[in-house]
Amino acid sequence: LTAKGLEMPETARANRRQAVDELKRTLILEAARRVFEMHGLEGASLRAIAKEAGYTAGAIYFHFPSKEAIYAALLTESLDRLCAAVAAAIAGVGNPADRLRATALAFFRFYAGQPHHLALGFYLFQGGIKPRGLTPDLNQPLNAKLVASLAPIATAAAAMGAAPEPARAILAGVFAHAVGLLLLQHTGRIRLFGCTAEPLMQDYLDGVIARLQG
Amino acid sequence: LTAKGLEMPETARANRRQAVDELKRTLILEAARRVFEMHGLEGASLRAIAKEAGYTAGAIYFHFPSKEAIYAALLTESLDRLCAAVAAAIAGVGNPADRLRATALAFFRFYAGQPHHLALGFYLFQGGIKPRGLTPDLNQPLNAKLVASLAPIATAAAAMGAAPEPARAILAGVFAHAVGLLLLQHTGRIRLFGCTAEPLMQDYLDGVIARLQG
Amino acid sequence: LTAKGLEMPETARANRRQAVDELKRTLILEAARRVFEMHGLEGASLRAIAKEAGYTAGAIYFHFPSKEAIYAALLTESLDRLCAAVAAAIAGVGNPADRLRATALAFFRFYAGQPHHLALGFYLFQGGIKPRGLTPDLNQPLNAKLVASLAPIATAAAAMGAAPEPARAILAGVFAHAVGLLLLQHTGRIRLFGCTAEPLMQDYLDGVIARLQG
Amino acid sequence: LTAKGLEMPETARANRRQAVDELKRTLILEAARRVFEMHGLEGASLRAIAKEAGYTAGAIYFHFPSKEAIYAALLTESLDRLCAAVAAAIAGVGNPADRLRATALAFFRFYAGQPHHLALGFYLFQGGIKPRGLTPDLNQPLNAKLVASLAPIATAAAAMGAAPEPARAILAGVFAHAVGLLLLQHTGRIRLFGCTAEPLMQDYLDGVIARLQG
DNA sequence: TATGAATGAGTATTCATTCAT
DNA sequence: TATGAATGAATACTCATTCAT
Repeated sequence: LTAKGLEMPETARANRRQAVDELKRTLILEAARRVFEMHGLEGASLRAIAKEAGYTAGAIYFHFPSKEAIYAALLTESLDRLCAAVAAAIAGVGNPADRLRATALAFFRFYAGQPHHLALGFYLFQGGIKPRGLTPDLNQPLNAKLVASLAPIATAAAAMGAAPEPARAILAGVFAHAVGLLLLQHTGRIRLFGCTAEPLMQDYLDGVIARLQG
Repeated sequence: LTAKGLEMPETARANRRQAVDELKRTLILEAARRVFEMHGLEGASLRAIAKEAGYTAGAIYFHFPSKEAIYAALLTESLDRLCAAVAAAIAGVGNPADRLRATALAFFRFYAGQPHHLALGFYLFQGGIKPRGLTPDLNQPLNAKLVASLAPIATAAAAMGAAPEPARAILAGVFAHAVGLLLLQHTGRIRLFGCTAEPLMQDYLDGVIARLQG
Repeated sequence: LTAKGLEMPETARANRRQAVDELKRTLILEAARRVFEMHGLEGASLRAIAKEAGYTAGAIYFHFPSKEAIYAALLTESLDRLCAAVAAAIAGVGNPADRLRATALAFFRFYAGQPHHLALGFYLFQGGIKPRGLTPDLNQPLNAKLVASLAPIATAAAAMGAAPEPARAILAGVFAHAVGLLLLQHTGRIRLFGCTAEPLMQDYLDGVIARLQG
Repeated sequence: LTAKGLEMPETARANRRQAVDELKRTLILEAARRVFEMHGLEGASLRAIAKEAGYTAGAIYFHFPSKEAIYAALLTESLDRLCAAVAAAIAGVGNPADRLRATALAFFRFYAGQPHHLALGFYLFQGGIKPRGLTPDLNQPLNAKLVASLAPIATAAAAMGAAPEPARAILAGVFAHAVGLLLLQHTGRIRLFGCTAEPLMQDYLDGVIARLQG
């Protein structure tokens, strides 16, 4: 076992170790997501997650410092997927109005079609993550991701002639409207009004775009 | 202590007892509300509520049959206050457009100014997802109250010429927008967009009303 | 309100009060018996008994000093009924062998046909009544009643020529056999042996009587 | 620490772990038995058992899935010992009459000398009444063990010429008589009759055997 | 790394009993 | 006598977390 013939062995080993680590973390997160989907927020105990991942509860602590950290990681990943979904939706869309609509709809549909991501988001919003888990250190990048996912809306609005402040107001309004409709749909209460969510979202976007254009 | 005063002593005693009972129930509910605000959904255990109210855990059961019954009472009262707030806001407002706006703003402000009612409302919404104790028997009247509080919006829209279905869509849109903005405000995330919630709500209502009138 | 015309008013009032008292005690005991039968030993909480009797839990304590005292009273009454049943069965039966059989069968059938009396008896036997409830003061008369109910067996055996000690042994044997069979029947385990209880009891008595006569 | 000793280290460790686990289970069961004896059925709470075993209540759940599982294990073991005791008693006993007597006496003495097993057995019998956790899945093998322990009686009776049905009746009778006497002895009430239990059992068996032979 | 035992605090609810009214 | 509120201890069971191995 000479140094010869072994190109950067320590680094290689470290890399491999890191890769394995990453993989295991991912497996645990996927298990968590499954438990989350199947049994909801309350049923997602550390033990349940560990079991689903094929681990003992104690073993989880080698990969995550706490239960809340798992939620945080889940949420981070969720928002990354959201960003990716939006990016994919507006790739190649040149017209600003179309970009605005595409962004908003991608956001809406991402959550409408994947209720567990929505639940995760609301969990964050309602302060479900305890102080120890949701430090400002974590909170800020999460917020940044959220804003980034919808940023094309402001950009598009600006491209359509809106000043910076109104552009941000448009962004906030779209976000609020989408969130409100998603909540209504997710809880089944939209039935109370005899509507479905997506057409209402489309209507709202029609109005926003019309005003920008008119 | 005239003979007159002694005329119905039993009834008087019963009344007093009933009043005391009512008071104690109220004290417990207020304690529950405080715990709810301070420690959130999960932290609002029966023990915590009892302690906050100055009671033993077991003593609560003389006033409420279960923990969920406390939540239910809290929610019911909250929605009753919401209805009252809306009713007060539109009393004497004759013009349909004004009634629409007044209703929506009363709803918005009720929750914007009283975050604990908002938290309670979201609990209902999440309870809707996983009805853990929130039985349909209870859920339905709560939904009815919620819808009733906003009904004047649909009525006003109809008075302004909207057909029944669009009128309900307007109702749903207003509700969704308000809820979305409230969530943004409640979680402090509206700052991310450099906006404040109420002007955005006003803007939205302007648009709704303009479209109805135009 | 002179003393005249009111013959022994204090005594009369006391009598009436005592009678009312006795009646209420009886009503409570009957309620207890019903609860006992319906919900079994474990389900027979003081509250349940009180409710069944139309009382509040606290009110019971004016009539019985403790929950165990109710069980004790129930058991006392149960044994009184047992004695009465046996007495009725052997009334007018002159032949000693017939008296022996009649006594044993009356005992057996009393419990076979009224499982709750059996459960009550076993509860006593297994020490279900706590020290505070089953004092020697109480235990002794209960034992005495039990022995008394079966005493005609020993008497009959003596009349058939058995010495005192063997007569008591016969008594004990009959009691043990009956109890064993009743337990088997009550728990449904007699099915395991493909038998029914009463014929086995008859067989046993046949043997006992044959030996006494032979 | 020879190489040989290291040959199967994992297996060795697993074995040791399993042995330790078994031991701990046994310690808990013994604690349970002690609590059971001292405080009776109702007093044998999980907490009490855990405390007696030197554990926290929650720790028990690493060794038994529920309280009832502890009872079940206790009962199973008790009946296994009973079977073993009977088997030992009749080993090498060839004569049918002797085998019958040996079986019955072994059964009788097993319980007469170990009152806690008796209490356990009665729990089974009462559990049979109200199957609170004693599921049929469990109940059946327990019944089977019980029957198996006494089966040599029926076999012996058959060998002595009894038809199948009478043989089972003899089995049932012996069981009932033994149980009745054990109950009398266990509760001290046999003194009321001025007898001791075992001679009465012997007498009964004398009669049974005599009748089979006569 | 991973296990599995252990802890200690926690869950909602029930209970017999007491006591002011 | 009776009520109804109150207590304090009890119930089985779950949880996130720690730690020796």
